[in-house]
Amino acid sequence: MTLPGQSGGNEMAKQHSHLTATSFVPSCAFLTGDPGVPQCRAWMGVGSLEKAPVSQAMPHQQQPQVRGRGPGDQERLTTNPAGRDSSGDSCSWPALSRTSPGANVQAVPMAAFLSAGLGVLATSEPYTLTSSSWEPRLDSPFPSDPPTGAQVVAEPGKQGPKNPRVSSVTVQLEMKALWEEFNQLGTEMIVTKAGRRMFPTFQVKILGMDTLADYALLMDFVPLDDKRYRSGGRPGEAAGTAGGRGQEVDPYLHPGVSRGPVGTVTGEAYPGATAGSLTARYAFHSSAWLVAGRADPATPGRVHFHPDSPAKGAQWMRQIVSFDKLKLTNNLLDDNGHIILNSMHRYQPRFHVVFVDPRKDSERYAQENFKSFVFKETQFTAVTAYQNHRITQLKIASNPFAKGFRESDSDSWTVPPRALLSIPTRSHSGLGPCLLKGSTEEGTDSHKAPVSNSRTSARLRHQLLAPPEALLAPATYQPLAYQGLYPGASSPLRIPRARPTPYPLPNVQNDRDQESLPLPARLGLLSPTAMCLGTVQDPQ
Amino acid sequence: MTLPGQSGGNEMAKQHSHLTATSFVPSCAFLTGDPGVPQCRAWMGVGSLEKAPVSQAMPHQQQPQVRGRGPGDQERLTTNPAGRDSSGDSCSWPALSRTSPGANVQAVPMAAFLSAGLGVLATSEPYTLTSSSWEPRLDSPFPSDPPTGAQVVAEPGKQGPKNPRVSSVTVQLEMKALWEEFNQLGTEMIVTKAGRRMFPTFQVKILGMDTLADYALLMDFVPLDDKRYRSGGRPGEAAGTAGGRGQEVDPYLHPGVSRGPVGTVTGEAYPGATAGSLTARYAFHSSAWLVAGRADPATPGRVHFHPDSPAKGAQWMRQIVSFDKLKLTNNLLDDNGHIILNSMHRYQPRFHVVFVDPRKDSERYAQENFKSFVFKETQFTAVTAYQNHRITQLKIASNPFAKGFRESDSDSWTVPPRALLSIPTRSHSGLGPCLLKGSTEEGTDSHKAPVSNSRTSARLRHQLLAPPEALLAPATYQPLAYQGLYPGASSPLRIPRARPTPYPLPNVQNDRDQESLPLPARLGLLSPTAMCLGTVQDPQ
DNA sequence: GTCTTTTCACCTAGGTGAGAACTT
DNA sequence: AAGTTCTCACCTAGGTGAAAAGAC
Repeated sequence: MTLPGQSGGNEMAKQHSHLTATSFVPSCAFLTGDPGVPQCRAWMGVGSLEKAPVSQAMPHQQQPQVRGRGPGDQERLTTNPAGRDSSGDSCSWPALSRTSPGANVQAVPMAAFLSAGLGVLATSEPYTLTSSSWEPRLDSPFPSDPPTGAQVVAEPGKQGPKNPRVSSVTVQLEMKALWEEFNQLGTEMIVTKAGRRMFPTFQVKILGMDTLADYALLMDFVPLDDKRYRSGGRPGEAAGTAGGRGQEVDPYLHPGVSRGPVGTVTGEAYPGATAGSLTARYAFHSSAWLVAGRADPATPGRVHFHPDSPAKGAQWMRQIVSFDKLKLTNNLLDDNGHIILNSMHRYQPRFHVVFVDPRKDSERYAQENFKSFVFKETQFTAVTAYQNHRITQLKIASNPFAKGFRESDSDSWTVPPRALLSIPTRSHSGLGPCLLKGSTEEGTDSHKAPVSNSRTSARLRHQLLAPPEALLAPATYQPLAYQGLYPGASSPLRIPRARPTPYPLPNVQNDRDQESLPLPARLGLLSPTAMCLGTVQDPQ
Repeated sequence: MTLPGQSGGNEMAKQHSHLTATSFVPSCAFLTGDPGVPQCRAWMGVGSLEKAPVSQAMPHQQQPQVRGRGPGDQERLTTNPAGRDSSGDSCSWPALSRTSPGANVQAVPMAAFLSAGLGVLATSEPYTLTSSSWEPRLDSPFPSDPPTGAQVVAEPGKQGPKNPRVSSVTVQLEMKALWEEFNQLGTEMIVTKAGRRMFPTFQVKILGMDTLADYALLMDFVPLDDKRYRSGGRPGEAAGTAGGRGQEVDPYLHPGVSRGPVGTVTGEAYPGATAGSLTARYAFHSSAWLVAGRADPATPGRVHFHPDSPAKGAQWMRQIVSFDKLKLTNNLLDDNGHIILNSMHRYQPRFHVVFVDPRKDSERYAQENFKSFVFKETQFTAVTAYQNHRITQLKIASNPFAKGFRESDSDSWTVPPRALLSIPTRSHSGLGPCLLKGSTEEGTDSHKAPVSNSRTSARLRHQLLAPPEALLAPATYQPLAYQGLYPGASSPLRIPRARPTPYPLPNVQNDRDQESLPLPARLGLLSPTAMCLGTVQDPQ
């Protein structure tokens, strides 16, 4: 967040814009980890997130100054975001600070449900792999669990009695096929100081909610183990001596490495990496993650509330819920409310549905008012730079924002959804239109070579550096039939779109959920954005 | 909204994205115009907004099909926006459909406060100019009222008894100086089928709210008169015969006109338009708006709720409230919840603060639970194309998104905030960083000619068409000292930023408003985006 | 003729991985 | 040497007015 930037003030503005785009943590709740022992504590937001007294070791101090930008820094106060940033909703409560970067909301009572509920969940093993826990140097970095079993490793049932309003809730992971594809390679998620979005984005479809009840949706991340990893050192090969090793794949293609064959911009620059015969699994096996020791001190535990929380069940169920505002950071002093993770550590995202109990003594029912869901296929390793370049390529292939790094001139890419890397039709975090655009924009020439296009991308042509092998490798992945998984995917416009906010489908029939409109009613108002009213009253 | 688009599907995606980015009207309320006669009526949203039975003539039918895209159109259902669109919050109630393009929320009871309250307001004359009503062919199109008097022509006091929660509320128009500058020229706002944002954006600073109470903020637009206008026909000059008329100014510079002096890309191409000696008032006077007859049938009356409604008073007061999601359209069949206006008609925006009464029978108190504010300087004429090219130039000069049309190479522009057209330091709708960026990015060479830079912009160079005179004219405007009005404006980073959502300033002291956190508390949760919780529980 | 619609270049805003520079 | 930080080109997404085309 505090990048000095080449152009000082400008960078500051940018960075604060960014700040705004994401959420800030106005308050913090911690817990003893002991169910039923809600330890509410009010404390501050800006710049002091890290000092939350957690039951475990906290490696940082209060009111830490991050490169001169501590709390009270006037720049922060004045460079508040505006404009589009406004639209960048964040993860705080709407009523508190929807787009709250530097939320000054504090003194928020700890959530009983969290101290008890999540605490319980945390000590249980919902995120433990059903098949086998991930172990470094396994044949497969992350055993691809059978699609069925991996579906929803939701609350093991030992979460105690549940309120029917949450017990009946079921959740479906969106982009499951893509997640699995990543998981097979060993998903990596970039963490940066400023915060980086996840890709794939965690998106779910929700069923079984009480349409009239209020729910809050949130996510958190728990370590998968107590280990720290390191990039399994390219066996028998040092950076700079790339190429020619045949069997070897270059799993951790570092910047410097790609420099060797400058000018070799067409395929096969890296014989060993073309990997036409190497499966992703094998490729990864040749060089893997190594245990570097015990885990670093735990990062400040944080949860990310979906920005639309709380909302009615009807709203949540109306469309896919996307956590595309969630960002990961490795900055222990982060004051933007991002999820703080240790690089080179493995994590399991968790999803929680919380019923907003209207009762006064709702804390007492905290335990029974939430339900948690864990999808094993969403596990990942936090990294500051990609270690497995197959992950890199899959990201490039499936993330619309990385389009600039794709090899094909976009025409071969955008046509058949399953061309090349088995591009998911809806890979992005709610970026529905992206791939759609591609497929329609230049989709008519679908006869282009669907695989191993040796043409270099604009970027590659410009730099004459990037190894094309990476772009050829994808063919070896087991291309999941996304179209099959998502019927109608070939017709982009038919793809149900994800939404970060629980907005309704534009086209639903009239009386589908007239139930879900209490707020406006209570307001003595209506819910609409705009409503009709006796038009016009000439200015007398 | 229904542009056929050159690349079919792609355009569809785009347009739906856009759809998403803005709000949709899930429900509609209408009123008899009779205070105290709440006529609640539930009706549907998508594609049927227009059929709201308004007390006045409605020129359209129910369930109209807009170019094949009527309700039930499957494309709409499937092309729901996602990804970034998600961030595009709209103006519906959070609990209902925050980003609700095709909100299928319906059957929303009419707001009593609106039927009574706004109805009353509508028939009163808060928006009647204190000085003098705008009349076509006046010496000044829009008499520039004294800054003091124009400040807040808020509720005349005859709105009846008010709840102290709203009676104590005061509102301050942001960017007042810019609004006044536009108002002096006769503000014009573009309306398009797809919906166009307002510029300047309506932004207010709110004071006097009960920090713990819930408020909804909304806007609506009322006609300033019952007339339809037409572009006062360039006296003695027809399009195509531009230039050389000395005294004449080209108030409605049409596309064709600017073509004459092709190749003349430096200043003084249009002698009469350089207007070094012409004041804005004079310039406009030479050619003005003419009454074309009585107003067209009233458009469906709509109101735009601030997307963050409802929220606590503390939240609203924390930062500037920006209505940058509000869009104006001339499409009577609009189903995106945009404000529908008649082109070539004049309007007065109104701002309403509504206390969300928790009482069950809140409808009974509707009248006393709202307060309205009217700022005369925000009046405007709805147009499909700018008629007064001074307005065009002022928009270009002050709207960051129109930067591409500026003459200077951005260096002279971005340095002193008051250079050239007296650029407001915070002109944009929450686009704070924009100008900030400019001023910091290339702000070091502040010695550049601050006025009448004859260099053509990138665009001008490319097209060799745009008449530079327009860009020189600005010097004749009374440049308002924005820096003076906004202390510290010269230091971009110090400018209080506007926010579309009531998020808090990043840097406020700890216990400033611990009051404003009822929702989470009620939730049995906390309000934060992220909070601390006992980190880590190794997978058993 | 006047107004409206559509397309387009040019912006803002911000999400990507690459690659170099930096840190330890 | 390995991991982290930072800058950058290249994207997506969408807000501008200009200009041409269309409508009445």
